[in-house]
Amino acid sequence: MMMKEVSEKYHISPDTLRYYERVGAIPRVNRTKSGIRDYTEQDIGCVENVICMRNAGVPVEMVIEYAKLCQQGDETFAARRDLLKQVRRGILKQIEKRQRELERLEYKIARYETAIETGKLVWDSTFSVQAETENDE
Amino acid sequence: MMMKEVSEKYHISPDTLRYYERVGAIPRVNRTKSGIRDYTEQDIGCVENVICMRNAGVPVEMVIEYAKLCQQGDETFAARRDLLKQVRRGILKQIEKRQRELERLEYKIARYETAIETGKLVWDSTFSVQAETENDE
DNA sequence: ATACAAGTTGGAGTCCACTCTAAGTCAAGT
DNA sequence: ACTTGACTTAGAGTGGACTCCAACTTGTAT
Repeated sequence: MMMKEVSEKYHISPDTLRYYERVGAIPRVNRTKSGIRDYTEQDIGCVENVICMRNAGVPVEMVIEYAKLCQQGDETFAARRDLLKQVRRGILKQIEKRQRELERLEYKIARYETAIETGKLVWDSTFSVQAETENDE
Repeated sequence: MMMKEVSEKYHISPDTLRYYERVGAIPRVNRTKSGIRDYTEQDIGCVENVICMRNAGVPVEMVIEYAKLCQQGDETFAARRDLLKQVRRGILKQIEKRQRELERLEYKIARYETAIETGKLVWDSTFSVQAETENDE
């Protein structure tokens, strides 16, 4: 599968594909004799992996770590699992943050809804936000 | 409330606080006669709002738009509600993405778990990813 | 044969969201 | 009087993640 097909299949620019390869988020892709990338099934799998992780807000750095472990063979199963568990924790945290904001939004939208009807916005001191201790987006 | 207190309360640097003000994500904060920022309740409310939205991955640009509407008074209730609805849609999308990745991770972690036991990793062509059409993180 | 599309490279540029620097002001404490 | 610490400004710098550029090669279609 050539650059363009992959690029179109996943709605991601050829530049980004090359970028991922350059930084090591996907392993070096095999080439035709003339040097053009020809993605194998596994290559595609790696691309999918990067895209998924990036879509979920996982930093490229982490994807690279994972890719490195994958290239080191069967001794790294545990390390890979641990890394993925770490990724999972991060994503859970992100979801929680977004869920909290969703509640807040729901509340605010409702307030505007009534404000539009009544013409007056009730002030809210109630919806105070507890700041976060850890920060890892 | 002074810069430092606010900064400490929300675990955010004074620089960031000034930055938010500079770009208009929060309105101009009143100052003491010597020009030092003294945050009122409302100011704090705005700060909280920015922090919440940013925590949820809302781009600063959008926070600025919202802040602008807020400063334009009671005629913008509907516009504000609409903007918040748009924010909500974005956040829902982000949560969905993360949820999908979570499933994928769960599956992969399980695979590694068995791989660690058996010493062999079963190859998965099953967990193919459908690419996304729209892209708005 | 030649045009065209799609690819290659290395390196520079862009955008976002901060983050830091330099040079200065101010109020309180010793 | 002087130091300290918290603040002020304008503006430059950083890090992450792409994204674009120039110059070139390749394979296919007319």
